[in-house]
Amino acid sequence: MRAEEKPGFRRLPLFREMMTQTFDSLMQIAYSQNFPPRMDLIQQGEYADFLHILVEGAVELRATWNGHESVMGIVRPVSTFILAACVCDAPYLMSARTLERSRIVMIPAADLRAALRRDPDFAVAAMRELGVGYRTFVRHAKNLKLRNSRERLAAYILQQSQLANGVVSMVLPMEKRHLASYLGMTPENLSRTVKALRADGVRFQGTQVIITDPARLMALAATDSLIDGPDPENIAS
Amino acid sequence: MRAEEKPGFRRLPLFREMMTQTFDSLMQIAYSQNFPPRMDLIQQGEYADFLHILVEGAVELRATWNGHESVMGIVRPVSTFILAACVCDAPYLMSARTLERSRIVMIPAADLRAALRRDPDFAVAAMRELGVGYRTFVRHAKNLKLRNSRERLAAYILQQSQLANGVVSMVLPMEKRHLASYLGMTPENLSRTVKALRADGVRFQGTQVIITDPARLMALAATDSLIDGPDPENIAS
DNA sequence: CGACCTTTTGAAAAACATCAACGTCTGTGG
DNA sequence: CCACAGACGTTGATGTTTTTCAAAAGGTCG
Repeated sequence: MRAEEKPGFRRLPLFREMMTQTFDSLMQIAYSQNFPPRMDLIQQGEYADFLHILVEGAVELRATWNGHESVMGIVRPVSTFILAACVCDAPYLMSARTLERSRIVMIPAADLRAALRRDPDFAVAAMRELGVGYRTFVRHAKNLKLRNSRERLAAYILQQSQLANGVVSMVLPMEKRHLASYLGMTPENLSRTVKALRADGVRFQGTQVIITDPARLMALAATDSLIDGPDPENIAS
Repeated sequence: MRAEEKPGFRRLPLFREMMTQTFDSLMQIAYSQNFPPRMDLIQQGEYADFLHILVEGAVELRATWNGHESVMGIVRPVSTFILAACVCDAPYLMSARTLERSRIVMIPAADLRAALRRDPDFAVAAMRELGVGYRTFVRHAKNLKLRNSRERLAAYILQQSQLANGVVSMVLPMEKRHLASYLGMTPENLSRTVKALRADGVRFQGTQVIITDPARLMALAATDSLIDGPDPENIAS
């Protein structure tokens, strides 16, 4: 653990309200590590040894079944992931790998559980984190079941725009095929949908996205806070 | 609260390890209520006033968007639901309504949060419950993204069969159109898929399902513990 | 430059949704 | 007790969406 990182950690929602003693002891045990891009961190089916906290970079949560594969979520700093597997002491349902060079702090699951039992404020904060993760996946499922792929793409673009304070131009934060998988479609389908969306107020230039008609796009996406957020802070547990 | 229900509650995973004092005070505040079938309990978008515990009956979690609607989950006794909205103090992402006549215990969200902060063992148990709910939705999303509708139906039938200790004959626990929505398809599509599955080892007779060739059905569904469970206990938070 | 990967495009097939019509069942009220 | 409205379920015809397969175009990096 780098000493200079500690104050930043202390400010995270997960650690903000815990006892100083608990925090310090966890920081003593925790260690942080750098990973190169495309590094597998976790395989689905394994058991949780460490709570992961993404400090820098980006991590992709993926799931596979029967030869198929899908991107289930993207984790961005600063967020924990696989909290649920840690507290349930159950196998991971998803794999995790870095997208970019990433800095990750790891806390042994056993120590985490002990700290939770010792420090109610920490437990409450962890629950809130877990609750946000739960809600993220409810949203993901709603998105998949209630919207078609064009609507999902439109909503995604608007969501990204709003995360960046409403800019009308941005760069896709990941490869298109990963985005396609995240949105539940094939790369080919995404490519065609992108073209079709020109009529609805978006233009793509390579990896660059430009919203040419926000109102029209919003009408299509029918953005809804109960699907598209916001839930503050974390992404996946 | 009926006095004779208390011991049963005490045995629930959520309440099993909490302090007697916390338990008693919550039971003092909690009240239980009977609801008729098809009764709306919760509307998506509202704020959480009470943690709900389903003691008897069945509850359906639904989501709507832009005129579309989908069954997101089924809660069966004994389970809590909307725990996440309670701990996050955030609006419900789903609506809830009874399917059958149901008995539900309600605990004011504020008292719940106070109890969590006071009793670490309770907080840990609640976290585990929430973790199970999180994992349930990860599974739901994996199911939707990785399997097609025929595979989902096959997996559902096998899952139900296994929940009933591996029987080869059972009665569908809900209307077909609700099942269709839960599995992410239209009623018409379910109807046709049911017929198509005859070649894969299942026969339907009205609401009765008979597995005629378990091996064949399992080959189709490719049942996977990381999608189809088991995760013990609860269903939805 | 050339190997490798992503993205795009085209054509065909499969999966799925929609619309409309017709049984079937259930409970209600005449 | 029967008739009938209303809901559910099925079936058929049709249309849309999406996937699959194949090939070409574009980018990246050694």
